[in-house]
Amino acid sequence: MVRVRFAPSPTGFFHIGGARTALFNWLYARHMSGTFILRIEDTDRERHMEEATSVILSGMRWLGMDWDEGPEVGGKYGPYFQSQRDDIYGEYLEILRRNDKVYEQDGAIYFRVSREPQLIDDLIRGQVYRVEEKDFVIFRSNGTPVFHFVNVVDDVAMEISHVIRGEDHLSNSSKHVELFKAFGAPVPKFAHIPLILKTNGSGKMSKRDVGALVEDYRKSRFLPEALRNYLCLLGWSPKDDREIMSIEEVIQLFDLCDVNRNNARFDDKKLAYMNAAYVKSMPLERFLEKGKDLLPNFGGDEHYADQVLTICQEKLRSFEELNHFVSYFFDEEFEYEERAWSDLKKRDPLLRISELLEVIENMEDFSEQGLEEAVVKLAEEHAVKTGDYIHAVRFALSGRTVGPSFYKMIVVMGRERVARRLKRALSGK
RNA sequence: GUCCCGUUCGUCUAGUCUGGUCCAGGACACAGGAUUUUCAUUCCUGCAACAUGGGUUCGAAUCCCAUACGGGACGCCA
Repeated sequence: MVRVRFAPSPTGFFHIGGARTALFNWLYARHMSGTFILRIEDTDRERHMEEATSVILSGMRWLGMDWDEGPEVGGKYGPYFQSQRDDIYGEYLEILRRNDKVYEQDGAIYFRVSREPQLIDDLIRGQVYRVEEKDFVIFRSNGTPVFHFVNVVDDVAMEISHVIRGEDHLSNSSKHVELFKAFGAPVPKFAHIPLILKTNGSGKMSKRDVGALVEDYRKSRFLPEALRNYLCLLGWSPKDDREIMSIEEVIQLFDLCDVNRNNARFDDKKLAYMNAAYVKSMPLERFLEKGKDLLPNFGGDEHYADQVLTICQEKLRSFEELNHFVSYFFDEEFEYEERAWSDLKKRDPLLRISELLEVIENMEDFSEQGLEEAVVKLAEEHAVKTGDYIHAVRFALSGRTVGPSFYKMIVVMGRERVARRLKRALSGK
């Protein structure tokens, strides 16, 4: 029976590297129909913060990772906060005392290491041997247990079968194997996954790096499934050319032996590309729902907002830019981009606007197709390009040169609003 | 410094275990082009890598060794 755990320390942040570690644990548990446990390693009480845990819990949920045992869901191996497991740590310390594996020095309790090579049986790296040279502290002089001790005790007590964690822990594993043996407990399989390196510069990604926190992506309106998909592919691949994958597909294919051994550099451009792919392909209904959540002033006209969003989905790369992308649909006081105007004004824009305005006001077939035909006809009559009408009129209607399909935009805005804006442009600019 | 892990296009990776099908495939990025409504989208094309040196072999990206480089760990942090 596979039992894996993600064991973060509540620091107030949810690091992208931690999220990937959690994800690989979760994927492996789901792939093997095992149990995924969330355990909060809050032994360092000086740094512990109340809300710090909820940052992790909500980040996990946002990314779509559920846990079978842990905070808020419970489980028969609890409690799942290390700060509440003192009795258990005391019992395990007694085991070591009885077997004469520990001694006291300067008020701290040290564990005696064997100085024999320890086998770290790693599903990703193979069989790694390492000698632990020095005895190490397992209880501080203030009486609190340290990471190495509680981590192993809980893995034993919670019957963890596979320890999946970052490669930065590989050197710690010789300490941990010594402890497992000292408790007379079976040593779990290990899987040390590669680290995520900074986008620029050297070293692993740290909390201070731009884009290092899951919260950052959430605030920037990334789609969680896009970030999750990208993270899956950092150190793992389905071995064919698939990249955009449903989580069900990934669960089905994921295995620890297919995880890479070398570290990966985080590439925000590829993440942005994936996010755009998810935005464009998400079901319209969900797109509309999410879009309206992010539009502060669509004025209560839900039908109009739906239509605006519908024609914008194919052009949008991220929800972060949504408001800027569509604001002029709802706001009559939109700004004109001066730079765009200077390019336009050489091509008689006011003349084009007035010509198309006249047609729009009088046309019978006010539809995409009708408009397109009208513009083509006008362009032929005046021996200019259709683009001359489109550029000038789009600018008059939106103040921009970028936007959704021109004809769709006019239909959605409606004849009345379009005429009003065009007249205003003719009298103003 | 000591110990551990790693090294395929700028980046993420496939191929390495089971050597020949790889003058190395895909994606992002970048550059050009086509469609379109300028931008964007979409499509096409291009650019670009087996760290180096030895060895084993008829044959090595794939196996072995060394070197170099990168990463990590060496806390009464986790």
